[in-house]
Amino acid sequence: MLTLKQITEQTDKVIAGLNKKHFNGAKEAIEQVINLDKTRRAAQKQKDALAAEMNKLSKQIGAYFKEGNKEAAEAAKAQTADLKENIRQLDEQMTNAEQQIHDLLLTIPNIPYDLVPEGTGAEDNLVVKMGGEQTKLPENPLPHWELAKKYDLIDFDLGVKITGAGFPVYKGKGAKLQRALINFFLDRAQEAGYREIMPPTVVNAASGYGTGQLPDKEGQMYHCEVDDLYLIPTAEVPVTNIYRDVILDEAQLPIKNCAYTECFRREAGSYGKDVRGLNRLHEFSKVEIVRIDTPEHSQQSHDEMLAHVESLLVALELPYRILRLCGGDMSFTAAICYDFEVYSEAQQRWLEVSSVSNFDTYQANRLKCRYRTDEDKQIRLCHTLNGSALALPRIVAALLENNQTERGIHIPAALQPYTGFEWID
RNA sequence: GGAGAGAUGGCUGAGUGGUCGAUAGCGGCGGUCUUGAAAACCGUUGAACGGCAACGUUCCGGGGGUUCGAAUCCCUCUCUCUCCGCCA
Repeated sequence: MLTLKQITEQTDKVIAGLNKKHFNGAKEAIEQVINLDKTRRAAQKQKDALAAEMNKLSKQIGAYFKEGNKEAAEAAKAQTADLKENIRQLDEQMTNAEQQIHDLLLTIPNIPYDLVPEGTGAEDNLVVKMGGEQTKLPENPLPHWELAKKYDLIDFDLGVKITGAGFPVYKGKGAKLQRALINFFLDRAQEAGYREIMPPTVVNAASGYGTGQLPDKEGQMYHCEVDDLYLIPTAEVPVTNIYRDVILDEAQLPIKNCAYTECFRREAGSYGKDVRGLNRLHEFSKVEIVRIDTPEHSQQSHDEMLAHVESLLVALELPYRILRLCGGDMSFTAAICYDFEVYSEAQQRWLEVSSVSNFDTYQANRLKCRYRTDEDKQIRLCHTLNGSALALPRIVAALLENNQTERGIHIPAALQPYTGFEWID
């Protein structure tokens, strides 16, 4: 969440930022926060003064009892009743205002960087780079769900039987391809200096709040009610929450972690061609990269992450483009975000395979993830960043569709050491 | 699932109603000594909020209560550990 400091010291900038993100009622919400903060400060000031008085009196009473002066002690006791009641009331005012501020802040999204383009939706995103080459497909190319059936790689109906729609069963070379991609992505991340983490795929509510999925996306996560636990929608949640309530040393930064996990998303409200085949699943595999960094260095970290993701798509020989998302299309918590899309030849559409975001201090403030500066030992909020590197299903969709030939589906050279086969036929 | 124990500062671990934000050890930082390092010795070392500052307030798992005063007493919740049972 935004810090009170940001809101009180850069009010206009915050409001402008929220407007850029198309957050309704920005001005009202911010003004409300500021007023509540004033109320809180006033209450605290008064309370602190009275509490100091109370502490003095208590010590005095203790001293009287020690020297056996009961009369003086009782007289002093009599003075405490009013003080106590006043303190109680002021404390109530204070915690009340605090709670309201906190609740309000949870509902206010992050503000975008200047670099983020104006806009309300996908059509306003800025294409910053195109790469890779479109392949020449045979006559009447098949979409990946047909190819999956033709070569018996992925069984969607079987998934429906066992679980439900959106939970496919990978079989034979289809399953091996999944494992190959996971290992390929993890190895590449390791080469780029990321430490591998294997986190739990079920998290508590505190972790959900830490990274901002709660309360914003409550309905999008699978929830185990009996234990009040959530299935993770991305490894970002457990891996970033490693650093919840942690004070790091500046020398440790940037921290670079990666993790492969299954991801679970309810995707309530999705429909149509968007959900066909592998385009949108309830469970999928993803390798995520996560960084914790200083404010000064986070931009460079972000650039490095973008370069890393791009190198994966180049290695897989897929046509791709990189988008800088506009204010209205970015996630709740992001300050700046780039999407990577691959071109699916048979569907003739772009598929999002990665989102690489810098959250500035927004997540760190919720997480209480801070670091101590080398220079003057100050405690400051970290910046957190993460990105998919990469999500499997749409990569598989594009690989199958773009590499189909009369002979079968060709596996890109970089992946062959991992699959152990060159052709799916 | 049954029984028991526990939760204190970066860590270990004292503290059972009154200058306790908290003894001590380890670790960290600074210094003395040293060509350098180690050892030894000395000093220092939590966070949040308010305040220009001096300083004040709060925090000993969370919440509530008793009291002039709570780390310490009471209630409650959560979590952890040990033993037994079950089990990949």
